[in-house]
Amino acid sequence: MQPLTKRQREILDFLNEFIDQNGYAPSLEEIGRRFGLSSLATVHKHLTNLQEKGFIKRAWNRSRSVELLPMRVGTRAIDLPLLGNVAAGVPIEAMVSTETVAVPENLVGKHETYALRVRGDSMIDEQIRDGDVVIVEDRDTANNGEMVIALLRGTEVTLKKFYRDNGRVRLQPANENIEPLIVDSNLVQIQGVVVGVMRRY
Amino acid sequence: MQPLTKRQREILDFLNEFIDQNGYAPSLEEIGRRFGLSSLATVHKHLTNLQEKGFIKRAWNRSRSVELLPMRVGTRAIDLPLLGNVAAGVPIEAMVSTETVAVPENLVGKHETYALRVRGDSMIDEQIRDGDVVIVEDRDTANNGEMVIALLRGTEVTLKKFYRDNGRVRLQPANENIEPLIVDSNLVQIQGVVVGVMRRY
DNA sequence: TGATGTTCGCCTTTTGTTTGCGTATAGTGG
DNA sequence: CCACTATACGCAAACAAAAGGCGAACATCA
Repeated sequence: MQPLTKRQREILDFLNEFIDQNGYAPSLEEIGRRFGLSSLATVHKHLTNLQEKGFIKRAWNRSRSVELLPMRVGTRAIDLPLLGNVAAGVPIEAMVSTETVAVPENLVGKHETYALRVRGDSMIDEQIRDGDVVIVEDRDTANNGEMVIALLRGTEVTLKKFYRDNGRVRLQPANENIEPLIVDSNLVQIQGVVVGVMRRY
Repeated sequence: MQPLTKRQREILDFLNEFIDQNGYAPSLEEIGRRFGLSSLATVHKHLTNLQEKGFIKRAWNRSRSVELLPMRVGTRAIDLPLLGNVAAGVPIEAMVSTETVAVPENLVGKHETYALRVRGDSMIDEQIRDGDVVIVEDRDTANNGEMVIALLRGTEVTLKKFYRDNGRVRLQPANENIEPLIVDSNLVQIQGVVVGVMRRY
């Protein structure tokens, strides 16, 4: 990205502030007024320069059409479907809206992947709290210690840590107030393995 | 998503408020009345523009059929510089390599933003564990309860929750084994505010 | 039939674009 | 060092198109 002159930097900062504050871009006249410029041509040229340097985008001859381009170059993100909520002990609650979550590429596994929002604090000791989004890789097997989405007896869905104990399966909640669950292998079906967590403040 | 003009923004805001309040969309006449417009054609044109810019959806010739489209917040990801490690009590360890972390756009604030890797378990009670990556917005002020990167006496850098106690500042670690720190405001300098957390398994 | 949405022609205001002209500043080759 | 050039920065005026507005006629749905 090319460097800016002092004036260009000032104008870019103003655009940023204005759009952030009003929800729409300033007109040329408003920009000019802010900087004491009496000619729109001056403003126009500044915007053209900013555009050529890759800081803004404009639609031709459209009112208030300047858009700020993010100055950090992005890698790709992937939109994962937010399939529903999950809490220990209750079935996954299907979502009405087809919401999606943007997830950085490096968090997504090689298999099919989707996202779930965590409800409740059953995994609090694993530093997963209510409201967090977990990224789940769609697999039907898991290794010891991995965090899994497990289906019990065909009805009950839980988020727990997975351990194989000679022939049986132990599902360990990460909350000391909740008892671990030990069942026969054929009663538990792995739906997916948690590969990532995201939280937003 | 294309930018809006002032009028379009006003109307969109009104639609938002109306639908939120009544559960159904306003009629053209109601919109017009709200803005003192005597011609429905004007309102109609506005809605058409909003539709073309991708903010609303309409069923053809249906009463009160405007729907707000969720504005898709960034399917893009942004590469943030991973500036270093941070732990309670020790200075930020500068990274040699210019490593970056891909972060979904909607987790990035409007200000300058960067990422730090958390070392140690000082924030364990806030569900942030060793190895997690925190997304930090570069600000020099914080609100009560926000998690901040704070610089103490110009040397020591910590990750703690921030509280203002009449003239003094309390930095609260989220680990019951670590004591809170209460100091004069002028001894502590906010470096940034944590806006997100990411973990990878 | 009444409420509501759509379309048309026409107008004014707002806004962006372009051209022409001028100054200051920084770098370049002679 | 000087002329030469490129670029940033500025002004004014003319122009063009979009945005915003009107009223009336028309279409559609319930």
